[in-house]
Amino acid sequence: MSTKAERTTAFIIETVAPVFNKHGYIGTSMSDLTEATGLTKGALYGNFENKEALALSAFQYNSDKLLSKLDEKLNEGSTSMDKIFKLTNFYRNYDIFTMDMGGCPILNTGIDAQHNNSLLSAATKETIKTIEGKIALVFENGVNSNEIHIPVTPLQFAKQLYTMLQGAIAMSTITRDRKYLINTVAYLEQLIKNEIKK
Amino acid sequence: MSTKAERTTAFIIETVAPVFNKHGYIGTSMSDLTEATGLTKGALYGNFENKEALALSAFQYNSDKLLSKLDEKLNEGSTSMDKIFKLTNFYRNYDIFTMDMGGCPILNTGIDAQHNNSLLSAATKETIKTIEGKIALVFENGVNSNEIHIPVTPLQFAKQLYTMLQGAIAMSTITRDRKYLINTVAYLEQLIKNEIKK
DNA sequence: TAATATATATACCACACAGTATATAGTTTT
DNA sequence: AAAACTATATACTGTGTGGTATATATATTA
Repeated sequence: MSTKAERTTAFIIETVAPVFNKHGYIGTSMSDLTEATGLTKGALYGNFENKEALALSAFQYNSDKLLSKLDEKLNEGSTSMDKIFKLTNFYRNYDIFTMDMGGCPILNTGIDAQHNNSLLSAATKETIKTIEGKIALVFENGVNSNEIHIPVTPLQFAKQLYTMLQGAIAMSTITRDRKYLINTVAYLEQLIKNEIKK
Repeated sequence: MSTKAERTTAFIIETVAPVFNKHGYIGTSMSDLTEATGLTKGALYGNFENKEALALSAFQYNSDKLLSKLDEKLNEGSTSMDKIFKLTNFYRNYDIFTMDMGGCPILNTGIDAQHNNSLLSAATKETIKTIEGKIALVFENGVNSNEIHIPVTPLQFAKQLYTMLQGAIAMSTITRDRKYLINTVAYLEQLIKNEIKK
């Protein structure tokens, strides 16, 4: 069993993650966090060195949640084609999935941190690289097993796909209109069907 | 000739716009702005009611700069196809164009303001609508003059195109890698050629 | 140029900020 | 249950925040 302290630390991260994700690093104050957790500064500073460490843990928490969901989706399908469609279908409801995180952590943190916090900025880049790698692997396996054919390298194709998905996320986030997600995914699925055919 | 006061107001907006765009609404302090302009609080509050009014003017300034550049590009081409390619080609160097603004104002402000400032958030949505409208008009004219054929409504096609461009902007902004812009535009141009053919 | 109007600088306010030292409460271990 | 340890609460720094009242400097008009 986990110790009380470990559970408190975990509780803080969970509670604090959506607050940071919504309001950004500078936009989140320590008193926002004491209010959200119901704990005092003493408790927060007892479990984390400072605000930055808290923000980093919070981002990592959201990031891991997303990454493991992507793994889940990419393992659901049997063929490479299946896996990709499980993925695109997941992004159809990406806004709902990321709702209790306070939105897309990559987009929010990536943009928020760019000129405000270099550690968070680096962490975001790392997560993107990881996601692109995961998607690329599916394409690579599909190509190697002669299941699919793609016009560029697996990584390049993955980057292209993810860029377009991220565009839909950005647009639906900013305008608060989930049609961008739905329409873009529909468009992409059609595109993949046409491009990927052997 | 413009009065001294008008020129000062304009100077403040110009100077302050990239600061707000980089660091966000909350992330920008009034002392950041006195430092950037070389003026004092008295001067700033003499020309603007408060920080929010300043931020709004600053966003509007960047937004207008972008919108008029888009108009310019969409008027450069003669045919609809030309106009669209002038546009996509402009986005190839979008990062360079937006550099002295401190990045893409729509993305930065749209994400920054979502949970921090409703007026800025609304202004961003408005700018997006305007841009989508401008692009849609080109497609509409192309369809009406029998020059092109598109699989969905002009507005829908414009939204789809802009979403993908915005995805490239987001990715290149977050990763600081302009290849996302270059590759996405190349991909889109190919896509348009194939889709739009009569 | 003198009178008037306007724009900017200075000095200040109350409050919020991140962070800390220390006291107190709670949990483990013996 | 007592002793030792650990986690949390409280009270407090110094500094920075947006905003304002007022004095001073600068334009504009007569």
